[in-house]
Amino acid sequence: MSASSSGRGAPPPAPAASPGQKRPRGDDPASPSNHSDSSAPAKNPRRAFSSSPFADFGSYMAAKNSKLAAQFEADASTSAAEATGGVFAGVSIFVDGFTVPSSQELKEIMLNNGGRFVNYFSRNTVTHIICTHLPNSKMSNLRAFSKGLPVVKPAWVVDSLAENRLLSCVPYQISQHSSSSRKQTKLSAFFSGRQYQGGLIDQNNDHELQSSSAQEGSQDQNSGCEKEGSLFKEASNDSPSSDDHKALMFEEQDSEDFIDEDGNACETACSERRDNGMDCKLDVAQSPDVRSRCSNLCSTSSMDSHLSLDSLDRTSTKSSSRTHSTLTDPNFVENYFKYSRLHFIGTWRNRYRKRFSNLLGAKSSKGNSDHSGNKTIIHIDMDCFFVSVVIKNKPELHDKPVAVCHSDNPKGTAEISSANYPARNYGIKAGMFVRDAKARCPHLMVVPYDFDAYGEVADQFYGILHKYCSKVQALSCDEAFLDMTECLHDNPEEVTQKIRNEIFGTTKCSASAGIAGNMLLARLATRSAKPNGQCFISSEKVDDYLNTLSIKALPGIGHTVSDKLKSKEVECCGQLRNIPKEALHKDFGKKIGDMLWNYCRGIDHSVVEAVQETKSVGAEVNWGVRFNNNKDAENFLANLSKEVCLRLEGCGVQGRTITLKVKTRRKGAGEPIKFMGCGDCETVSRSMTIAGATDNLVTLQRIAKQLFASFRVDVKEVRGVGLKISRLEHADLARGAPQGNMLESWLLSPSEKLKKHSSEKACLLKSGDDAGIGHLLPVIPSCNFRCNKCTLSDIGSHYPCC
DNA sequence: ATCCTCCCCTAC
DNA sequence: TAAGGTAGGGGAGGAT
Ligand SMILES: Nc1ccn([C@H]2C[C@H](O)[C@@H](COP(=O)(O)OP(=O)(O)OP(=O)(O)O)O2)c(=O)n1
Ligand SMILES: [Mg+2]
Ligand SMILES: [Mg+2]
Repeated sequence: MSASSSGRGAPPPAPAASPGQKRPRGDDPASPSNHSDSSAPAKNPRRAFSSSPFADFGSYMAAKNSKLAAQFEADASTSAAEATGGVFAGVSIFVDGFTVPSSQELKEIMLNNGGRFVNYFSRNTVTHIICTHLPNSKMSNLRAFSKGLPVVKPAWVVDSLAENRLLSCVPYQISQHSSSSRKQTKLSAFFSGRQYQGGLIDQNNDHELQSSSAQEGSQDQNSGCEKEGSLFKEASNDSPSSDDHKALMFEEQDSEDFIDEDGNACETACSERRDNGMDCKLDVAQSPDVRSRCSNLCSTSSMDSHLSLDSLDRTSTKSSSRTHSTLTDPNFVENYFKYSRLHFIGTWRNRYRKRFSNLLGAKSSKGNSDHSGNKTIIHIDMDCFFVSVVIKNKPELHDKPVAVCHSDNPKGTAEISSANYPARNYGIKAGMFVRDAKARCPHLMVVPYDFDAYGEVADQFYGILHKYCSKVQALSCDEAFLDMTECLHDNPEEVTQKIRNEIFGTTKCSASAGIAGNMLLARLATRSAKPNGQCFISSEKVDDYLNTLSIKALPGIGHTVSDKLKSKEVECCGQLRNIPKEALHKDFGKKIGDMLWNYCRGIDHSVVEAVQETKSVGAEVNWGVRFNNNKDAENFLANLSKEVCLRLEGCGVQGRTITLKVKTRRKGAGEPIKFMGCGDCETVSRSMTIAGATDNLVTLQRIAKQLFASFRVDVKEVRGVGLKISRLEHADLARGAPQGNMLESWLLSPSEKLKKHSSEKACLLKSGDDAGIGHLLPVIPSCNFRCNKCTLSDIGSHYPCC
């Protein structure tokens, strides 16, 4: 209502019930009432927000009804010959990318000779993946999903047919070139194995997909689960490992194995959760920096090299796989980040700064001034970004429920990263466990991540935005604010339409936009506009628009504030307006109180800023963290320190305050519901401030170790560790010239590298207004200062920084 | 008053 | 199996 929306009919305001969200704290959902977080409240007296354990997830859970055993089955084409058994009896192929013979021809061969041909990859239905050449990016993805399945050249099919017998696919398998790349792995750490490499080839265009019909029906998810479960198991044992070299990738793996988790745990978890549906934490993001870094450290050449070709080893190794935890992987930290979506989105801004540094004038101090008058702000956000990018060349999937996730195990606890709009109709949301998503929609198509492609599309997206507006504030890889006040010549809605058209034309992914007089309203308008629409909220319509809008829809209001207000019978902005400012101050503090008071009236004085000062740099891991002894913990801390050190260097900054955060299993909490998750934890943090800014590895390691020791926690109970550096200063000012910037930036992508670029740092520090570097403290070599200034006095007899 | 540490909350 | 990160804003309460 109140707002005009055009584009593709956007469901007006209505916030839409939001089912799944994750609980930030309270963690493992387990039981709403009992155990779990009981301790929280009493413990910390100073906290404005009381954590009410499980707000109202139950209600949404109630909505969870669907279920049904749906047989995936769906998109496979089977031949009549199958029963009779032809050359390819028992073989089910998935063709990836451009091949010779073509995918269509391969399909015919399969169907005419007893085999199966599937249009969409699934570990459960595919026995062989056929492709001629894989871009690196694809490789990593395939690896994630091929789990043990052989990746074979099409010649295998042709030759088998010629000989009229099924040949061993071994000689036809594609594998990573060993020698050279294998060596690099050591460096590895940084290398993710992916790189920008030209566009994906992709595509099988067949539309067949007979598919999925199923929709509601009986339930019995058990049978469904069992079935898939068993198939999965069979295909999986080998997972990581076998495909590790089969499908390429380097990684050296170490031995050992371990822990194994049992399916039981999973079942249990299943039943446990039931009530709240959501789980623990919140979500978001990923990161490539690792990869970029490595690209800087290693020659890129090594990367592609190789993949190609034929097999080599394969026979050997195989032990690898094993669960990835700190206990089994000495390079856990480095490897972990390569696959983390939250790391990708969390570090994306640094990459953006690097790439667009030339367009980000240093602090546009001017321009912001006056015109408090009428402004025109556009907020623009890609629709279901991760999904859209992955399926941009698969139009057949656009109207089917699709989600991005590391796993499609219907019993798994992998998290959904993004779900497209058809999938959202089933209540599927980012952050939800894949098993819950599958329970709601058994025919949900799960596709793997393609971080390189996200980076490419994000770059195109921002490239376009910068063409239309000089004041662009990046919020994330798929979202930005534009202050069009001074760069507008046409009607704002027309310009917006043009921008969106260009984005779609260039990326084949749709974006939605909101246009309004301030950032708050523009952002709200975008929500109304989605998907693939735009919405303008004129000042006259603001009141009506907000009146019935749920307070939860306001940015900055999460479940905690929302619950607290709800307990006061305030659920929509109209009701919030009735609360006097003083009361809000009392309940939420000055700033937050003001924010609430302003936002529910559509007031927002914030300004679009192209650059924001970097205040801290850190890294943390709360998944797969398990230690048997102190040595494990110290090794992990050393690696984490290394990671942080590289990031500081990449940003060109050093810092004086080092903060270590540790999560430990909460007393009484059992194994986490999420596989290798941190579960219900207590978190403690402690910091130390030193006299001179540092980015020195040894110093960081030493301080991290001492801070850790000061907690005196039982290392066996540690479930997460984070290290963050703040009170930053420019590094090059701190010490002499940047030592050969070989590390120049762990965040520079290979393609950027080619463009050569200047050596701008990605992190921006204030430094006066312009050039005001005079105020920075002189830098003292990290090992020379006396620590009369260290904060932690009880930490040990001598200062770690000395 | 202002700064600092140790949280908590939020968004992507 | 699975990859629950990152960073900024802000509040409480203590130190200065
Ligand atoms: N809990 C989350 C939230 C987001 N993301 C990632 C995947 C998203 O595609 C991307 C952008 O986040 P958005 O909030 O913009 O969500 P989408 O773009 O997926 O959907 P929408 O159409 O609502 O913007 O960040 C994630 O991995 N996990
Ligand atoms: Mg989006
Ligand atoms: Mg977004």
